[in-house]
Amino acid sequence: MPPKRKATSQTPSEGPATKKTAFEALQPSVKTEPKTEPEFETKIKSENAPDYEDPNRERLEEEYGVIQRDFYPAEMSNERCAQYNANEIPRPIEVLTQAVQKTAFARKKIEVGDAVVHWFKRDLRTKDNRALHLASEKAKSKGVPLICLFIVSPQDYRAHLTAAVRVDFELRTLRVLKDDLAAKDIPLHVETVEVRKKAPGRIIELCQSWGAKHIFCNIEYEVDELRREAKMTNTCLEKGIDFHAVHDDVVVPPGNLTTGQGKQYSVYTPWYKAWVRHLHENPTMLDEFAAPEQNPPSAREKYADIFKTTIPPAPENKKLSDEERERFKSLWPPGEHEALDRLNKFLEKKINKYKDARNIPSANSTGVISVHLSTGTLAARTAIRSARNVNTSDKLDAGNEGIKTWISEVAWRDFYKHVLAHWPYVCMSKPFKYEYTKVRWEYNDEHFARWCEGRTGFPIVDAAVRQMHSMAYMHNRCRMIVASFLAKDLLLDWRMGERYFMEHLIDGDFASNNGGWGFSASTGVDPQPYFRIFNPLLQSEKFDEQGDYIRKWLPELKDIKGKAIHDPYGRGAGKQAEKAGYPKPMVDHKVCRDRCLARYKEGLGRTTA
DNA sequence: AGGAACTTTAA
DNA sequence: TAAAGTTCC
Repeated sequence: MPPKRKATSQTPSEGPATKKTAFEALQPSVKTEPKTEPEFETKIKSENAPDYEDPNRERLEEEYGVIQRDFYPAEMSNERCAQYNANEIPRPIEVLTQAVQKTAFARKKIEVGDAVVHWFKRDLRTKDNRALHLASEKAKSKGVPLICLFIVSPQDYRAHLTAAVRVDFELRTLRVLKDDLAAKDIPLHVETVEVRKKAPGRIIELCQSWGAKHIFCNIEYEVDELRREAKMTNTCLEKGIDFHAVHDDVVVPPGNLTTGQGKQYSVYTPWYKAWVRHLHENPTMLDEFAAPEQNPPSAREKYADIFKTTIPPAPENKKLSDEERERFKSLWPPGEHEALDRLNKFLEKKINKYKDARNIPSANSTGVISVHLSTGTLAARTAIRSARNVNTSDKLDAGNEGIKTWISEVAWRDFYKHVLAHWPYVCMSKPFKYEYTKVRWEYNDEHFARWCEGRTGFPIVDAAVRQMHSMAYMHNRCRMIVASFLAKDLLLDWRMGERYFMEHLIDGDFASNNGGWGFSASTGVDPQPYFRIFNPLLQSEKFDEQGDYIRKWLPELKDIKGKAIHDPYGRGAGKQAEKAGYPKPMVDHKVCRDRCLARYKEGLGRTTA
């Protein structure tokens, strides 16, 4: 699966591997007498690494798709990042909050119309859904029907790099949701709006056609979405409609947790302590929101045409092949019932061993509910509450070690959403540490292609990428390993990897994905200092000791015995690997490590992290 | 949510 | 001499 490139201009590639000569030329003084003579398939040198001032940099960022100029024309500058941090530019979340507050009085006076609308976005469930619950309550208060709505916007999928497999999962989930709602005589209207900016207008039109005066929805924390909801709050009010956007996606809403100085936390551990304390002080925040109630029977007739419609197939730009559709259908059953089943089975059978086993990718020891959290077939609140309820303590940071650990992992999701809300420029192709924009990243087609294809010659890296291609999923430990390899070993622009993950993972979520890549590239919050560079071989030996994971995803290496599995060419199984068509390591980790340290230092203009 | 180099300690 | 601990990157 080669990377997609936008532009036609090609950078000169290195051509076929020059092996020994290249290695020797670069390392004339290395004299450690390796037992097996190292051979590497590509040279490590800077081909295409423009500095911050280089006019080529912007061109490359566009060409490699880390900035989508067609959707986001204005460049986000370091100066503007600094202005956000100095509170000189209002954050989108603040703009929305203000719009909500300013309109609150006027909206409260709006009488219930002929129906109440809930707009589904990333909350594709009926249970424990705050906005849906509020919509149902509002409808009940006047005995009018609840109508649900979902907008498919192919252009939005393009702008947000949504994976086709993720779109497929959403559409399959909508079929489950439609049936569940229909059982309560609640219609679900699904409509395709090609141009994303036209979606709000169309939603308002639909509401007017139904005589509805209330639209409920749950807030999404990306910049486009926050700005859209802020605007909708005002536009709707002008038309006599109460647009009601509420916090639900996170367990604790962003902004609730601040340091002693009233600042946003940017380091996980103190943030987590505050998060736990906040939930202990406000235990009702974990309470479940009841599913919507039965509609009046008249709704069946009144909205007969909506009940008759079916969920559309995937839009042209997000179609899977037949083979993929079948594979993913059996791997990832859709809907909230599946989500709850998975959660409960995990809590019953696996969570006790989670602490020790969670980092072993072959152990099948994690919950694998990420796709449900990201599409909202499962609320993070439901996950945390359920784990608490099976714990020996009602405290989130006490009792069973496995449960404690798992809760703190789910909390990372909240953390990264808080980060996104407070530092919105991470959503505008800037790293949290925006001064890292000055690090010179490589843009090397051959290297990127080999990473994307899982042919780097580092078995643990390749196994992980192949898992992603096969399952549209990757174990978290492996995500860190492959991300570190792209950012630190290959020194490729980490945003290329971020994008590739979004385009291939079924659970792709902007905040978590961006946060994870920022972590691995050391450009994000809670930074590991940039000199923390994963050694792929050590990671492999530590977390896939017997090589089970590697053998599973790299079947060509399945007959390689013992420790050679981690490094066939370096451990005497080179002939076997070569025969099986498995490539030599594309680079020398030690050389890469040194280059990485030098490049980060150069970019930051200093010698410490 | 590391690793390499170096130092100390136990066998 | 190897494992365990420490420090620095």
